[in-house]
Amino acid sequence: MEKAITRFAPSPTGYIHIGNVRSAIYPYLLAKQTGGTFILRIEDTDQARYVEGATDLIKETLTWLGLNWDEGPDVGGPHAPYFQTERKSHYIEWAKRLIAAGRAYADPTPAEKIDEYRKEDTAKKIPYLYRNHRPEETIEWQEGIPIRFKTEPKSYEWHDEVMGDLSSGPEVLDDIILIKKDGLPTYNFAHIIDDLEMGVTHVIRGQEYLSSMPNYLALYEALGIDRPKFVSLPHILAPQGNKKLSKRDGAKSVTDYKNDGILPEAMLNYLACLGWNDGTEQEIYDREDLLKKFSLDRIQNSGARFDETKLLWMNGMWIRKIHDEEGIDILYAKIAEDFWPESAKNYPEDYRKKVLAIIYDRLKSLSDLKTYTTYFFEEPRIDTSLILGNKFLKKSSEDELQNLLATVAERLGNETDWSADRLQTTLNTLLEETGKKPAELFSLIRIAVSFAPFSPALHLTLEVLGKDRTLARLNATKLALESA
RNA sequence: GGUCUCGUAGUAUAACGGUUAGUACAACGGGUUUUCAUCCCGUCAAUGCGAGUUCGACUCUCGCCGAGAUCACCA
Repeated sequence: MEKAITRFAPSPTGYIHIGNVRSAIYPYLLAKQTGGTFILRIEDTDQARYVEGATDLIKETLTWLGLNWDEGPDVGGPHAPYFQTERKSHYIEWAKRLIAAGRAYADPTPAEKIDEYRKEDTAKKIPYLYRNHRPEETIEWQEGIPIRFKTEPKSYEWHDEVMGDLSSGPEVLDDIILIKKDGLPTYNFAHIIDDLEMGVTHVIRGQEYLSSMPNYLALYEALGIDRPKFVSLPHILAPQGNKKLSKRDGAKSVTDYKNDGILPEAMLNYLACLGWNDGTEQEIYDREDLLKKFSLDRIQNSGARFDETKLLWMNGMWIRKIHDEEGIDILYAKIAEDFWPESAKNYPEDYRKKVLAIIYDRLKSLSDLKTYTTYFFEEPRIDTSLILGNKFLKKSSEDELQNLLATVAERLGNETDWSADRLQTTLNTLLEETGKKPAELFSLIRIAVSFAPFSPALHLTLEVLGKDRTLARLNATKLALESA
């Protein structure tokens, strides 16, 4: 396959949200699977909207997802610089060439006058097109004056790798601004120049640019350069309504999900498959799989809704997959300290791994760890109502429960081999001796040692908790029942 | 309003013009010696509407309806 040179070109105006990170994932996949180049370019030409630190946020997001760029900030590359503000002279240069060729002009028309034109046309109910108000006299260009494209109204046809064959009429072509008053280029102009100079083969971006395509095509033509391939990605829709997901509607940043306990593997998997599939029934893809199977022609051409529930399901799948395939150490290493309960920091890694090993298969998010494992690290608050109100235990009297706890404590106290297997056997023996149903006896023990809404299989929980703590908690619970 | 795009269950999607319209998430029910989860089994649920082409249409054509995007010295 031909080597693809692709780019992700965000503007540093804030965080990257899940609605637009796919325009980083797909270019990455395409570049990597063809042995090409993935470029990160920062489009910082809008100084008014520039947000300090946004570039770091962008880099952090890509790095977290493992979308490493071959050219761009930090790593450099043959087409440096990768910040548009540092490429200013390139755009001016090309704009001047267009002026020389009679395909662009300096336009000193003040903003108020332009507003007037717009209002006039609107009043007349005709489409507002600046080319109908093009100044008759041409002036010499100098800093501080915008440069506009001098368009030639005509029809265009083009191919989009996702949308298929597209066309448009002359009515959408206009004299768009190339260079702004501040001397910096507009997106419309800058991206074309940069893509050209950087050798970009596939322009992959959101569908919202579709309506600007004819103007871009006119520009390619006027500049006398070949068109790259166009790949328009459908929108990701907000959970409610049919709107495109945007920050205004509260789209979360990709890194918010990181803090919520989503693994990057799951995020990449979910996002890549939102609006793309390989035609099989496969749901779980790792990076290698995606690189192997991704193809532009199977990108969906209608919008897809972002579904947090499915993401969470997929995250659970990934937590188990990593444990099962790579082992507890690898899984453990992926869990940041913040996800553990506060009190866990007093415990050695070894112990925490044991806890993780018996709890991992019920985590949907790493942030579940806090609520699921606290009782392994600190003494639970005894709440006898959890026992007395339990649906399996409420028919037993308090005396009976106390006796039961005493029996269990005595039996387990005699235990010399505190292993899960042995505990399982002992628990079974207790079942026979007391004549209780598992639901009753095990619920009682489970609650008495954890006071948690749920916990792993009892014998495993007890093993990790250890003999001393198990006995202490059983006795404490028994005493609490007595005084209740 | 102009222009462009899209339309399969609640959601994400599959189906050379030929199946009983498949799969996954969710929901609901059941099973695996407690709970939660995993795992397994099952239930519910879809081709926007109307014509046309065809022996046969989710698939091709047209019209309608619905939804979205865009019309900046923002990207």
